[in-house]
Amino acid sequence: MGAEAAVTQLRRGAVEHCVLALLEDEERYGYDLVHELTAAGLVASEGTVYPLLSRLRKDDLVATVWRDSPAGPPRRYYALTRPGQRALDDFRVAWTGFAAAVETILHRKHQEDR
Amino acid sequence: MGAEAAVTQLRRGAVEHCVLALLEDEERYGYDLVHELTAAGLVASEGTVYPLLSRLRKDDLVATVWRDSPAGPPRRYYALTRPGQRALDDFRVAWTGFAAAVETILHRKHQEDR
DNA sequence: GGCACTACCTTGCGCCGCAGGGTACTTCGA
DNA sequence: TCGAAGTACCCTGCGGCGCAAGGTAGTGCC
Repeated sequence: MGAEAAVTQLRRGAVEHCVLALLEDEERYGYDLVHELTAAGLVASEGTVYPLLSRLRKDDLVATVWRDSPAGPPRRYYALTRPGQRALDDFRVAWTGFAAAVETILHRKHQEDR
Repeated sequence: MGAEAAVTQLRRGAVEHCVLALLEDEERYGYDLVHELTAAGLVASEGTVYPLLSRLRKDDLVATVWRDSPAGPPRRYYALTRPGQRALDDFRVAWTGFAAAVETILHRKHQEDR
């Protein structure tokens, strides 16, 4: 697995909660999220985001409403629910522990130093 | 996906390179790696590690030798190869970028603060 | 009319962690 | 002597998700 492929695998499980984090302050629509996540390097295509949003909706972590766009097709807006907020809070804790574990191993001092 | 399940997904792609990092200074054997990775919370069972080690060997990122154990069955020791070291170096860079992206989104300031 | 952009969505593939199960050797106490 | 516990290696099947690729419409401009 190359470093690129490894990052693809890392995204699993992270993207989902990053979406929740993006919805923490304001409702947003899918196409907008696609652009932001792509720019951040967290997804590679729409094919990741839309199925993910469907899952979040099915699990009641987000709620949706259709709104007309000033120009173009209508947009489906997503907003964080109470359970969604809880899931996000839990993940922040889990992420911190995970990232710390990886970094401890990745940057551990070489024992023979000095 | 709960926070636990999310971490399970996060491990994909990270565990592999953590193994390479553990081999950076010294050769080690599988059972030993299983214990260390389990203690670090990076794997949940042997069923993750042994197939992973086989993949690394197939891709020439590690080289192996059998050595007798002072007590018990013989051990297969794994050592980092040149390509393995390169893969590890690449991953450290990739990880840094990925972790930064996640943390930027996860802990971004709430715009309406103040 | 045709092209580009916006905005939604689906299907199939491939990959990997995990649970669970299996083999075999050594040691040690009953 | 026999069996349990520990060491050490391994495999198979399942499930879940990111991705590539492709599909459907509505809007606006030339």
